[in-house]
Amino acid sequence: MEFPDDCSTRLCLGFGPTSTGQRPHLRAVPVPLNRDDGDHVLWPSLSLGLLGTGTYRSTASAPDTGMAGKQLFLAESISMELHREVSSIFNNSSSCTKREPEGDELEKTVMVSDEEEECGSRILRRKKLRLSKEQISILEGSFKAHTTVNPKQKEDLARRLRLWPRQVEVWFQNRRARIKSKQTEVECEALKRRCETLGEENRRLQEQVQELKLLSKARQAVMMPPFLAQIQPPFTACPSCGKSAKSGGTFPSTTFFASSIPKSQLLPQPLS
DNA sequence: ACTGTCAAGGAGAAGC
DNA sequence: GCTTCTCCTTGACAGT
Repeated sequence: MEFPDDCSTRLCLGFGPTSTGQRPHLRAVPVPLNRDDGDHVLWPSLSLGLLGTGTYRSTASAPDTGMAGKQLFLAESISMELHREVSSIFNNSSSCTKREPEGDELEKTVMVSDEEEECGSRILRRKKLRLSKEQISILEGSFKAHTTVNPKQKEDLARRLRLWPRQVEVWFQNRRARIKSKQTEVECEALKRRCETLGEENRRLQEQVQELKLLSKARQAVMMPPFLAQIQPPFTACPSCGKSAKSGGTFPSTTFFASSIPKSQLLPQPLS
């Protein structure tokens, strides 16, 4: 069984019965082919070799050795664990993305095509991990209790969900980000509604101002004698205060006259 | 083809 | 210096 070259090392981690059938090294522990048969054994061995040299036969294409399914499964499990450990070492210094294969994906993940696994030659294809409903529900449950995870909880969850601790961490980070994003969305909607309300209020007040202006003008017209309204300003500045008249404006200005009108008459009256 | 979703990468900040 | 966080971005994939 060979594992993919995840990190462009061009090296391959292999696990399985040796192709020669010989004891690979002195510390190797034999796996009996049959529970009661101590004479016929396989010599499982872990080795590092060049990619594609086929140090070990894939279990998928291996001839029927008679090895019990249970034993084969055990061997595969151990090998996957080893692969996981070794990969984690490489992944810490690599941008290659790996995921923990789950259940029936084990073989599929191990047997990925050369193109997909060859990150060394820049044919990188990040595998999209889709968490299962069960995994999500467990994560959600944990998130409800605490929106952050401490290292211990992370490890526990990772083990329980058969994920990498890093994946659990990332899920929590993204989950918090989604909550924040949703909150921002809600706040944005609230601000929009407030803006609309204020706009409406502003429009209503503008109308009120226009009405008051018209009312004020009408009152001034009543109080100002018609002959005065026709007088052209003989000067551009007030002789007493020295203030100049605004361009286009008339003098005596309305404020000039207004100053001589009792304040009570100038104040706007409530609209009927 | 386009768009939305979401796991993951990376930079930078904070806390220890 | 390490870990963990936030923020922003990227890329795979599914739905339309």
